[in-house]
Amino acid sequence: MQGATLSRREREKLWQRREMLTAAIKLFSKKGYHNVSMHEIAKKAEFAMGTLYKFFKNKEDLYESIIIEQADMFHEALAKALEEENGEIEKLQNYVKVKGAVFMDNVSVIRLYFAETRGASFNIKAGLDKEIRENYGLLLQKLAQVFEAGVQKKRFQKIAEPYHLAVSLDSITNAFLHLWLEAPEQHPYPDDPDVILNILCKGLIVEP
Amino acid sequence: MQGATLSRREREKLWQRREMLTAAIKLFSKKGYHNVSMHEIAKKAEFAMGTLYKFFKNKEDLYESIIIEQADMFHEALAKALEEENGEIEKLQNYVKVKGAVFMDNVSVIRLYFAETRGASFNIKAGLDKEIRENYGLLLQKLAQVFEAGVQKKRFQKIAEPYHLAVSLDSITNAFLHLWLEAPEQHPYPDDPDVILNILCKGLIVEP
DNA sequence: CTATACGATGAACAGATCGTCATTTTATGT
DNA sequence: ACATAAAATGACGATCTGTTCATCGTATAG
Repeated sequence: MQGATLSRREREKLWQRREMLTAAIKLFSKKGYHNVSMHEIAKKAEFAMGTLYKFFKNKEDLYESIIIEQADMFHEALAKALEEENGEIEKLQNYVKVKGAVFMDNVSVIRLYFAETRGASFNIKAGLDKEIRENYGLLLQKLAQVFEAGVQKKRFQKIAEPYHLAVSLDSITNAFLHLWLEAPEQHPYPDDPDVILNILCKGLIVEP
Repeated sequence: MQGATLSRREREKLWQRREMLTAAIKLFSKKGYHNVSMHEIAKKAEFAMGTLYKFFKNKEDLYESIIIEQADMFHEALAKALEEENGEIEKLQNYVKVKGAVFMDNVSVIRLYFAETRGASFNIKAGLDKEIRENYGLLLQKLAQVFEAGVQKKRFQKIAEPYHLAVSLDSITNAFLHLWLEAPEQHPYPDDPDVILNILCKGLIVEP
C-alpha cells in the first residue's frame, strides 16, 4: 500500500474509473454483456466514448475488470469468514451468514457472478475463467478443509467426501440466494444460518 | 398422436427441421447464443439461409424451440422418475439416478439448460423464462411433495421445509453434474445415488 | 416432352456496434 | 495574460449479422 501518495489527478482518475465501472455493472447485470453497447455505458457514466477507451482496452477488458474485481471481493470475504471463527460448526455458520450478507449488499453483480462461476457464461471467449475459477476452487478447498478437520476431530461423521460436502454447501447457499433473488418476499435468505446448515447437519432419515 | 398419417414430404420436412436443430444445438452449446450467427448455423446444417427462415421465424424463435423442447424433455423424464417408484427414498434415488443418466446423454444441451434455468441467461429478452420456469417450478413442487410425504409417514425427520429440501437436492445434483462437466475423469457423477443422497439423509453432526 | 407450381438458394440490404482519431476543451506553467 | 501540454470529446469508418426476396432448380401434371 502506498496510501496517500497519490496526486489529485491520480485520485480523480481512480474516481472516474469507479464511476465507469458502477455504471457498467448496473447495465450488464440488468441486460447482459451482449445487450449493452459501449455507447450506452458511456452515456450512463456521463463520459464520452473515447474516454472509456482511455481506461479500458475494449469492451471485454471492461467486463473482465468488473468480474474479476467483484469475484475477488466475494472470495476474500468468504475465505475470511472461515478464518475468523474457531470451531468447525461456527466456521460453517459464519460462512453461510457472511455469504448472505455480502451477496445481499451487492445484488446487482450476483447475476454476473453466477453467470461466470456456474459455467453458463458465453460472454468471454476464454481466459477469464482461469483466474476466477482458480480462486473459486481455492475457496472450495478451504471449505473442504473445515469438513475434513471436523471429521478428524470426531465432531463430524464422514457422510461424504469433504470436497463433495463443500460443493454441496456452496450450491445450497447459491440456491437460497437464487430463490431470494427471484422472490425476495416469498423466499428470504434465512437470518439463522442453521436453517440452511441443518440440511447437512441433521439426518433426514429416521433410523429405526 | 396421428402416427403414420404423414406424407413423404411432411416426414422430410420434420427430418430437415431436426437437422437444423441439432446443428444449432451444437453451435449454441459451444459458443453461446450471441456468438453464433445464422450464417454459421445454415452452413453447419448445410441449408441455405432462406431455408432456415422457412422453418423458424427468426433467430430467437430457433433458440426458443431448442430450449423449450429440451427442457420439457428433462422435466418430463424427472417427473416420471418420481412417479415410477413407490417408497420416498426410492423415489429420491431414482431422481438422482435418472437425472444423471438423462443429462449425460445430452451433454451438449446441459450448458444451455443451466443457462436458462439458473437465471444467468440474458439471451432472450423475456417470455422464454415463463414456460420453462413454470415447468421447473412444478418439478420442484413434485420433489417437495416426496419430502412432505416422507415426513408425514414418519420416515423422514423434518430437518427443513420440504420445498427447501427439494431445492437443495436439485442444486446438489446440479453441482455434481457441473463438476463432471468440467472434469469428467476427476469427478464422475456417482453410479450409486446414495453418494449424493447421504449428504441429505445422514446427519453430519455427531450427537453426544 | 413441355408447362407450371413449389421449394431452395444466397447475394444484397439495412441496422447496429466496436473502436479510432482529428478536433475541441481544459489545465498547467511562465 | 499567453503559450503549451494534457485530456476529453463524439462523429465517422469498418465490420458484422439478422433478414429478405428475386432468381434458379426441381418435381409434378398434362
